[in-house]
Formats: sequence, C-alpha cells, structure tokens
Amino acid sequence: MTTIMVDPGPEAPERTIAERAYRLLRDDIISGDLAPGLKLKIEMLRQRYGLGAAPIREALARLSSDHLVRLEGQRGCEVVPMSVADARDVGHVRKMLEAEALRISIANGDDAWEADVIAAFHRLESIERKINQGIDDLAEWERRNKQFHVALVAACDSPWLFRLRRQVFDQHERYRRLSRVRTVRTRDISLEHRALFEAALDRDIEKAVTVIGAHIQGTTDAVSNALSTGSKHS
Amino acid sequence: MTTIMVDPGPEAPERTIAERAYRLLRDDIISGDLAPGLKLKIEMLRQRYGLGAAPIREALARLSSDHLVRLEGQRGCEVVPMSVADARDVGHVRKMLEAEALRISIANGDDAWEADVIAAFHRLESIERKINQGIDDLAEWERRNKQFHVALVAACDSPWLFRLRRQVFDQHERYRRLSRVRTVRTRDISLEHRALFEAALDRDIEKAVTVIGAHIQGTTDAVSNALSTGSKHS
DNA sequence: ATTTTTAAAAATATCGATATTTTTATTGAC
DNA sequence: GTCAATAAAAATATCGATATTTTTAAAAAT
Repeated sequence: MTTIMVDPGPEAPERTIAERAYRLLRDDIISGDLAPGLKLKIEMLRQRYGLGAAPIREALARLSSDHLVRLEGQRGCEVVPMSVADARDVGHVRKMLEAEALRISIANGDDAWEADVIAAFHRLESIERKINQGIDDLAEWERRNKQFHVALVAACDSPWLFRLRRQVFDQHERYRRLSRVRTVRTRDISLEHRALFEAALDRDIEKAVTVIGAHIQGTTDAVSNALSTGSKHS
Repeated sequence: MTTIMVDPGPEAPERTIAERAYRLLRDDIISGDLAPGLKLKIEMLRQRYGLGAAPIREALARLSSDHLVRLEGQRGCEVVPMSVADARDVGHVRKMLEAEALRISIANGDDAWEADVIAAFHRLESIERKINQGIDDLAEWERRNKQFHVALVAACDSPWLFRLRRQVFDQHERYRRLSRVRTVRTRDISLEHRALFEAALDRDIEKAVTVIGAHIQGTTDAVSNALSTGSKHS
C-alpha cells in the first residue's frame, strides 16, 4: 500500500459546532440550496441550522477564503455570485489542475491505487446505468462522480496540487448542479468516464490528459450554454 | 487602459477588527515572526495585538482555509509547519501557475500593462542595486519583488488563476524568508529578473516561461538547501 | 415629484462571561 | 521507578448581551 496520504481537507470529523456550520453551509452553497448572490444574514442562518452566531461567523470566514462566500466589510456577506465568465474560468483552471494531478497520479499509482480506481469506476457506472433507466438519484451520482475523480488523482503525491484541484472541483460542481436543473442531458458522460478509466489503467498519460480535458470542457460548455440561454427566466 | 481589474484579494481596506487581525496574523506568519508549528493561543494573540478574542478567531478561521494555520478540533491551532518536501511541492505548483498566468498576461497585456511592468522592474532594480552595495532593506525588496511579479501577470484575465497564483506565491515567500536568514546569497537574482523583464516586453512567451521556471526553481533549490543543511541548529 | 434630512429598525461586529474539553501536575498503586 | 488514576489548571469553544453601523422608512424641503 503506497497510495499517498493526503490531508483530510475540509472533511475531518466534526469536533466543534463551527466545523459543523462550515460543512453545512458549504454543502448548501455547492448544492445551490443557498442561491448565488444570496445575502447571508446571521439571524437567518441561526434559524436555518439551529446554531449560535459565533460558530456561523467562523464558518463564513473560512468559506470566504474558499471563495464560496464574499465578506463585505461592515455589511455582512453573500454567497459568491455565479456567471458564465466565471464558469469558463473555473473550467479552464480545473482542466489544468486535473491534467497535472492525473499525470503524476498515473505515473505513481500502485496496485492499491488501481484497485481503488476500479472500485470507484464500477460504483459510478452502476449508478449511471440506473439513471439512464430513469431512476433519479442525482445526489448519489454527484457523490460517486466525485469519488471517481478523487480516486484517479489519489496517487498524486503533491498535496498542494491535490488541495487546489479539490477547491476548483468544488467550484465546478456548483456550476454543474446549477445548470443541471435546467438542461437536458445530451452527451454521454458514462462514455467519457469509461475512456478516462481505461486510459488511466493503461497508464496512457497523454490519452488520459486529453480525455479529462475534453470531459471538463464538455461540462463547462454545457454549463455555460445552460447559463446563457436559461438565465432570463427561472 | 485594458489592464484587467482583478478582485482585491485579501488586501481590501480594513473595515473591521477581524480584517485587521487577519492581515496582522497573515503578515506575521509569512514573515516568520510567528514561527512554523507555533501553537497559537488566543490569549497570547490577544496580548500581542491588543484585540478581542472573537475577531482573532475569525481571522484564524480564514487563515486555515489559506493553509497558513491549522485548526485542530477542540485543541486550538498552530502555524502550519514547514518542511523541505512542502517547499518543493509549493515550488512545483507555483511554477505551473506562474507559467500559465504569464502566458496569458503576455498575450493580453496592453500599453498600460507594459508601463506598469517597466515601472515595477525599475523599482525592483534600484533596491537590488542598493542591497548589492550592502544597504539592507529586505522588507522593501520583498515588497517590490512581489509587485514586480504581480505586474507581470496583471493582464492575466483569469481571476482564478490569479487568485491561486497569489496564494501559492505567498506560501513560497514564507519559505524564501525562512531560508534567507540562514543563507548566503549566491545566485544573481537581479539577472534573472532582468531576463524575465526583457522576455515579457519582447512578448516572447516561451522564453518568459522558461525563465520564470528557472527563477522559481532556483529559489526553491536555495530554500531546500538552506532548510536541509541548517535545520538541526538554530 | 425628486431629492435631502431625520428618525426608526435591522443587522453586524465585538465584548465579557461561562461551560467544556484538554493539558498539566499530583497522588497512589504495583 | 514506572504506570494509572485523579485533581487542578489552562485553554478552547460557545453563548448572550451590547455598541456601531447600515438599511429602511418617514418627514421636510426645494
């Protein structure tokens, strides 16, 4: 077992209320339950989560450095707004980070890494099959999709690359979720995942990088289409 | 004037005590006044800065997402430790981010950008001359060095790239400062800066990317030498 | 009918106090 | 003398209250 231990990221066990608040807010912002641009009033959040003001404030401070929340001097804070331009920017940067992380991971990955990738892929495939049959569990798909992508880069022995990749992945996820509400699924993402999976296990770095690039670009395009067409109504 | 407006980053005008605390702590961590690994006790910080506990806690929360401070559940927090491995990792990622940002910036930069780069370069050169003559103002050098590097990538129209670049630059700066205490200056950094400056104004993207890569690698090597030789004593 | 002033309401940022948890020190057992 | 259990001290996390600032609403003036 050589698969590298990377720091737990924001997913450590919750020892304090502040951590809990951080997780809750984070999830709700990424999922869109707290809409982009929404003013985050402390009292409102207190009621929503049943937590005290102090832990919530701390959580908001952390989220501001994650660029999910915007602090504004003496006038509270808001969920970071979303835009087509930002979606493209996030896509571009994510492409770069994923590509580099994937390069390193494929070069370093050992047996345990392969096993994890295989497992994650199968879990993802099985839910994608269900979804194609009409059974709708997007939340679970989101989870497994994330796990698959994490598994691919898990052997990247660069904590910094890993961290930044994660941050930008989350940003991208927010766009994916925002646009999925409005869009019809047109491309076959399962196919892209399979291509990615096979390239990774073949240790074909250039192929894998090309595929992940196309994959991310595809998502980015879908997102910016959905956003620019569907932004007036709704 | 096309030079792109990028968000102020963590350098907005200070409207609250929490922001002030953030800035103070941040500067002290990057400069090394608060040593790597140091336990940050609230009472200690209260005394040090003459601020209340609540704003300090908020600042620490923000810094934890910047990865300058490590929160640890129910047992306070500490300045993120430093290591040779981390220095190399930071160097590697910084190289990648600076290169890409520089590519975009050189491609986009207009007259105003050129003017700013020229100005920043001259400011940096003049202090480097002074330092070579023995006049020691490292703090000012650090400031101008940072400004020069910012000027180079100022026309990078990718807020995300800009933001991540800045974060990693700060991390790298912490290592530079830590190691400068112990090291004799051996390479001629002014020369590297001049090469970078000229390549940028010539719009020679590949050259500029090569030079910045070597520049960062040089710093990284100096840092990891200083750290691995001088780590026992001191 | 705007715009400006003034007053009221709301929301934020901060403080001081307290309950909990962790760390340190002490005692007692083997 | 080392280890475990216990007690004291220290430090953290959280709450409730308050002072400040911003926003909203109302009144007055041009």
